Amino acid sequence: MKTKIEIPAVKLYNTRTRKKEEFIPINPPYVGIYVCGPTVYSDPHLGHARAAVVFDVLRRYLNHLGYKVRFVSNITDVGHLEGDSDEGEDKIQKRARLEQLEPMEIAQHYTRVYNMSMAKLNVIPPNIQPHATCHIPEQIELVEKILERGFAYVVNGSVYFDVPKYAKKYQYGVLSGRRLEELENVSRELRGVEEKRHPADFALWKKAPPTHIMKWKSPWSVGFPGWHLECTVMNAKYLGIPFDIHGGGMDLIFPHHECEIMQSVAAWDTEPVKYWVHNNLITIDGQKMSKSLGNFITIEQVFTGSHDRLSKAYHPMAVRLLILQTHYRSVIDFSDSGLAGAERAYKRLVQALKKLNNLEFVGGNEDTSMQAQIVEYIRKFYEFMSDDLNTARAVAQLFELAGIINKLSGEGKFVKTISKEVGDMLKNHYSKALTDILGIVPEEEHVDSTRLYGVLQILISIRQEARARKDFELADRIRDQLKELGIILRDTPQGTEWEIE
RNA sequence: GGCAGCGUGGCCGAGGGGUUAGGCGGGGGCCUGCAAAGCCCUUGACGGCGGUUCGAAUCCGCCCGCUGCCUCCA
Repeated sequence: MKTKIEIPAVKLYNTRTRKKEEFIPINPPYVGIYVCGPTVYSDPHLGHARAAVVFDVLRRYLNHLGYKVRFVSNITDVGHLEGDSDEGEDKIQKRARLEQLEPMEIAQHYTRVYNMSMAKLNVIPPNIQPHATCHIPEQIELVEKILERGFAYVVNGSVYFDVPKYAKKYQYGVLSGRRLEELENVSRELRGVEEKRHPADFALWKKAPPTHIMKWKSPWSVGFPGWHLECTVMNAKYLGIPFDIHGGGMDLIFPHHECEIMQSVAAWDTEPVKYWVHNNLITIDGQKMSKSLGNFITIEQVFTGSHDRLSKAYHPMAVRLLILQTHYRSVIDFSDSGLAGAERAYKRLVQALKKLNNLEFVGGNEDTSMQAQIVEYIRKFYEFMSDDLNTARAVAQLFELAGIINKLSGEGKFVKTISKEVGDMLKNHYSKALTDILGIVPEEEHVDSTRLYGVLQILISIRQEARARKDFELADRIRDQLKELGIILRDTPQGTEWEIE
């Protein structure tokens, strides 16, 4: 029985080339990943959860394969315009005025909420989580550099990127496939459009109106940085140019990531990124979920069940599994029943893990075809993970393994049908695949104290005695009342199991 | 209007010229004092019309329906 798993080369779909490509790091074994983080002016929603989970799994997988990953994900705490505001008011500033708080207080609050939600989803924190407002000098420097190289112009204290000039020397729209002529017909109603020479030009620095609170000194005006600048600055600073993987939602391809490329090329004559990876969006009733449409569900609402569309509170791992049961480049149409299904499925996977940990593989009466299946499902797990991070297919292999584990546990603690070698392999890979790579972890089952744990053991043994003398009234009362407290008892041939809900 | 993409069984979702995706749910059986969990069996799908092919859910064309980007967004 061959128990060595060969892991195929990782392939990723590169938006830049519109093809799946073999992943070859620029400086192996080091890998730099930058993922566009949240704008911290409101509660994070399911869309944030998706991007975070997808790139968390990519990072975990590359780590698992032995790469040394530096994962950078920013906090945008300044500089994005409010879409429905005709004044072009800064999002965070607007929110601050409404709530009578300092802008930084808002940003700090929502940064904390975001990080807490990510922790519940078991997303590993970034190695570096840089804030836009902490990199104003670097952003000013970059604007100067682009001005020096002649790809920007100053108007009334604001600086704009000169797209037509850029397009003469370099190719425009390499990421989005957009053509410059097509953008000329697009009408803009945003303020400041009259300052731009071309509709496709975009701001590198904006002069702040007198009422604006968040503003900094610059050579051109007291103002604030343009909307695409921070990412260029921070990925160059922490990962170097070029770096390996830049991730984010598909809605960022144009204009945000296109502008990042132009800024980087204009400043250093170098495209910043080798592999552009984009996750698809989450829809609700077939419509995109977004802040501006107001149809979003926040992550916390899912965890507490406090939303009209939710019938109950869901376990964070149900959200994580729901996301991973879909390929990252497909749309997820969100539903309550989908979450409910994912939660059941999650329990199935972790129950199998618990059972597996209690089994001992002794061999002696090996079922060779089942052993071959185990090895094959494990092999396929890695094959699908390497094939453009196909977590949907990879998870399907784990369900197959869970079925086998359940079957094996019917043999009792000592399993003869599987050799020690294959059994250990199963233990090792099932657990790693589920918890380390996919990040799906069992519920923490700590009982508050060793005393309570002892009390629980006493109740279970009293109930066993009651069952033995067929006092089912007492046995059921103990089980029902514990259930009300969220402790579930399950009688199995191996004894009574308990689980905290 | 331009660009990109999607339409798969009751629901969610992979796949992508012939060979079981998987999950949730439904039905039947086993186990069990009951319950839960689990096991076995089972149901059933590729938007429509043409074409290519020995063979199409998969390729091509047209049609219908839906979505995203083109304005902040994950």
